[in-house]
Amino acid sequence: MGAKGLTKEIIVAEAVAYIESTGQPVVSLHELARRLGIKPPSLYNHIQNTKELQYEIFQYAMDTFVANQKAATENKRKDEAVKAFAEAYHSFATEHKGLYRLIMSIPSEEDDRAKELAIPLLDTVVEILSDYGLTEETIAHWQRVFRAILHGFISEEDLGYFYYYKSIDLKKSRDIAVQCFLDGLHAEIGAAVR
Amino acid sequence: MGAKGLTKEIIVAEAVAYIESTGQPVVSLHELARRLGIKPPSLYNHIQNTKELQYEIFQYAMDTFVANQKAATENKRKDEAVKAFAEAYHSFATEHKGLYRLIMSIPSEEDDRAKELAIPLLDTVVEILSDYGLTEETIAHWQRVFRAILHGFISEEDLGYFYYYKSIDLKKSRDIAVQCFLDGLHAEIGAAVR
DNA sequence: CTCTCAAAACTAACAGCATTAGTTATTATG
DNA sequence: CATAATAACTAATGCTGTTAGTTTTGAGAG
Repeated sequence: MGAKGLTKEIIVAEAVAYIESTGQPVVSLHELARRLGIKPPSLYNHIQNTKELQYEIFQYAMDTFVANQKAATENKRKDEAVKAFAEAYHSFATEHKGLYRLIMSIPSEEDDRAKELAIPLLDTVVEILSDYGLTEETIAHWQRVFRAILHGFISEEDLGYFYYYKSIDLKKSRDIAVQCFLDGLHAEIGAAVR
Repeated sequence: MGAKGLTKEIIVAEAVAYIESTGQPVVSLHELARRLGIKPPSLYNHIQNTKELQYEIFQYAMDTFVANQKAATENKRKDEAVKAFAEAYHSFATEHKGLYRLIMSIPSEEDDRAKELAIPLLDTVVEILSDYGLTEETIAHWQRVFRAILHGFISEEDLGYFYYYKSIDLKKSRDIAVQCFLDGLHAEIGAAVR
């Protein structure tokens, strides 16, 4: 065969390592090749193009993200699970900034492949909300609300748009948001009973 | 002076027009020069670099965004103002996708200039929440919650992460989110009274 | 142990990007 | 009308991704 024992897996691992270290969701093929000790065109023996590499990294990021959430909510139900999920979500996003940004930068409109890869992320949330005994439609709505809050918070924080009133505790704001969601959910359950 | 009547304002206007038409938050100087009928380096007679141009467009986008919100909430108070704001926010983000993406893609961490430009955006929200008679700290928290919900919703929608349960009305989900926020806010007011 | 052949590296090249240096053309003003 | 400043230009550099064509390498067959 060829020269070194280079595989797609090694390339993806190196790309992930780079992304983790920079916090940016992108790697140039030149930078990647440099780190692997080869010339940029040689990468094309293992990958098709940048897009495919992105998908591979995206998949890795999504898998890690979901596994992290499942672990955090494993033996928990209802409010406890919701809170643990929110905490795990935020931790992952801040500790793996590059990976989270990647997950949230692939425009999956008109991109069915990325959409499929994102399904497990939704499933985890839906699973938690299923314990509340709501209709499927209600779950669909509140799952959206929950994820909007979680991502919105990370995103604004990341952009620096929560910079103002800097002295005011961010964690408390986040707890208020999650509690606000839970209260709304509880009210929904109450309404459904009647 | 030089040759044509080209100014920074014209360049920015052309860049904005391009961004509005593509929905992407970026323009290459080559594309911009092509549209203006000049060669790329000539742009440097009017702007310093890509970054400065980005700031100019950012400022325009922010001004338009804020003006739009002020107009939408002008004669409204409390819940009515909150709802109108949410609606205006969403409309702007979907109708001016490129501008909104730009606003939400400039990393203003360690970027004081962009931070300053974003202040009016926060002020509008704070102003609305001020009518509820809450403490400054409470307003700071709930203003974060509100903006997180608004941006989170747009962002997830834009990314296609609300694609699933496609048949289930997005607008209704959004209304639920806003109402959830309002209920939480009302509860906070009730708690403050005691 | 050598020959072969395919896999995987390489070099050379192109196109598109931002940007700089140095040059020419234009135009308002003295 | 001449001058000086302004703003266009060309040429070039160094990034980026990518393709074509060539050489190297190493595993298996004879």
